Amino acid sequence: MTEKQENILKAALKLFATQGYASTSTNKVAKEAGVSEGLIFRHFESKEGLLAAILEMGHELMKQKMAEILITSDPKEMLRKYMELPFKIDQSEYEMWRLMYALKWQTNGYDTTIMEPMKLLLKNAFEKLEYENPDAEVELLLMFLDGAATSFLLHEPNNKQDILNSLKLKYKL
Amino acid sequence: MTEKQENILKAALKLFATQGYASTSTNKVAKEAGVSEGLIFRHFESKEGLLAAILEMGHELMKQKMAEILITSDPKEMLRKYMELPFKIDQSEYEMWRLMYALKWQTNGYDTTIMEPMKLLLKNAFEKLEYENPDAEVELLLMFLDGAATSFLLHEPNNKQDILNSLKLKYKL
Amino acid sequence: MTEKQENILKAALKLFATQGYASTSTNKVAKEAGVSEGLIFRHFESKEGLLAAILEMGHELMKQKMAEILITSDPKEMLRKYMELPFKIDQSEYEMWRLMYALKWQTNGYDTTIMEPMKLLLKNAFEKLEYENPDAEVELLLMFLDGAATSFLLHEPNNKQDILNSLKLKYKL
Amino acid sequence: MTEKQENILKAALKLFATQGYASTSTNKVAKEAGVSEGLIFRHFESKEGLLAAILEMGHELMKQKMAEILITSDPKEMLRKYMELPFKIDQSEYEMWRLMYALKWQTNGYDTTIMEPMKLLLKNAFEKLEYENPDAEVELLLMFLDGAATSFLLHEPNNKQDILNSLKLKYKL
DNA sequence: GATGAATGAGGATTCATTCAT
DNA sequence: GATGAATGAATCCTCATTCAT
Repeated sequence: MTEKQENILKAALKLFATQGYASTSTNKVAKEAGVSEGLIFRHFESKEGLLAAILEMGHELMKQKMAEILITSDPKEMLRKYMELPFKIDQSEYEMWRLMYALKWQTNGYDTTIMEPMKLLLKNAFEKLEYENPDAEVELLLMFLDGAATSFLLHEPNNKQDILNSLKLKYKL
Repeated sequence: MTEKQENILKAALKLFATQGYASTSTNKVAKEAGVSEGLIFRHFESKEGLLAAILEMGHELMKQKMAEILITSDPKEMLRKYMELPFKIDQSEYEMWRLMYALKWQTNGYDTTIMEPMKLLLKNAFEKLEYENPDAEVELLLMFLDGAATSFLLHEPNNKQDILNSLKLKYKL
Repeated sequence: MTEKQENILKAALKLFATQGYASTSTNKVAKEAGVSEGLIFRHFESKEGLLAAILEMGHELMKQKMAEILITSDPKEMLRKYMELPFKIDQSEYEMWRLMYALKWQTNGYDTTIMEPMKLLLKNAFEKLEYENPDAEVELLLMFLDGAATSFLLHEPNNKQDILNSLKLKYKL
Repeated sequence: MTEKQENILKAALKLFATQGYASTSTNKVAKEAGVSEGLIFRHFESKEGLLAAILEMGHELMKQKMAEILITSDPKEMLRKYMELPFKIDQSEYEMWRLMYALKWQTNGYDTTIMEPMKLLLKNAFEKLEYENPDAEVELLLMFLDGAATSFLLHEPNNKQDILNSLKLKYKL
């Protein structure tokens, strides 16, 4: 991966995340990256190819986050770690998450299979904790966290810690 | 409002909701509406004007939903009603909600002020129920409902009822 | 001629004169005239028809100016009167002259035949005054006056009177 | 400057000069130049930018004409040279002059500052020749030359030489 | 690897004009 | 006489993509 290639990816991530994929022209990306427009196509074949390359990185990021949770065996500890995820999105990952969440609303934007293994682990945790309806609990938790991520990516409230505490209370953590 | 004007609004709502605002050309809208492209601009001035007209309807819808909750005085009853909102999105409103949620991710997409009165009411309800941190509780609930709406608008799970029950349990409703 | 018809003519004259015929849409004319766009076509058939109606008025104006000179028999007096024409363009005629001069540059913009009788009279005057080459003198004088009109219509200098005097001197008037 | 770029400039000059700027579509220019329409915008940014590029060349032409007069010190010689300008407009410059004169009638069409140095020189010449009102004489001469240029650009009379002689006589040249 | 010229299809928008009322 | 809805062609301009260098 050459330097210019990285510049293109960074520029595209930034612009796709802030202005949207459809509204970002390859021309804009090239200018932001300080690169000729043709080079984008040499490296990534098409605008879609460029997006795919970025999403590839995004999926790596997701897998890495999950891996950190996977190693936990204690169910309470696992839930706790999982809940904390959206509350500590790092500045450096911000654009990537924003892009991935925005793309959910695009047709073909979101690959649901990537979350399946995580769902299984969570279900297992809820079962160990003897929740009545583990499947529903998994869905509910995912919704909470999607809502939290959405909120933080869009307006960044000032009482994150309080919110996290309120959430943990509901799960007696 | 002539019939063709309504056709344009319907067609635009459908296409904006499913394909995205930026990816939907006015040409597509005109064809879907069975109308000349020029007519869109005569009635709505610009593509943005067309979107604004649709969102105006969306805000009406939101206000109406809130009004239904506003009349409730019992705090538990209010929370219950509020929570149920995303669980009973009607087929006829589906596209409108999808559009509004998708637009949140667009710059200038979302007007936060519209939720402020609702927040005040919820805070009051949590205070009456003697929750420790009402502000955080409001944010948390809003987040959850955003997550729920997102989930239902994007994949429509089959165990909605179980999820709602699990949620109510957490608030002892 | 109804009032609305006059409004249309006035509005069109103003806009054609200031913004150019091609750059003025019938929509703009209708708005300026406070009239529906369709009415323009009912009365004048087409945008070109509207222009023709205005130019008709312009030709009347020209003929009237010429008639004032025609009645003069003394050649010096005639030249003097003729020279003074562009120096005393009235505010009320300003737009009309501007339009007619601007249209010269448009293809088919200018009807040269309208000046022919005037040319004959001027030639006759120069002959009586025993100028060596009356034909050339006519052309020269017309150029002077076209140049003067152009100048006054475009920037209105402050020393008009001096300029007129200098001009008269050259013809010993 | 590539060959296609020059083709665009030539085509645009021709069409703008003959049909007018507003009435010439970029589509027509592209076809006349044998070029894709998009290329116009890649090279000149906008239709206005294309016009500006052409006018830039026009201003060069004007400056060059003036420079030829500037080197003359004898006042009579200078006036003579200046007067002859419109009488010897070269075929190759014809379109450019036509365009520049036509644009005077457009808003923002004409930059008057470009003539200021020339005016100063002419005033100086008239002063040396002890004309009574040099300022007025300058204006008068400019007007005449504008009128002459207009005439030659629009109908090209056949007795140019006679006209020039008549003019010189009036200035005792 | 990298550029910049070049393209053709499609973008939103404006235009003169028609027609039912 | 007068309106305003409606149209389809044309407007300027942008787009993703290709290609010679």
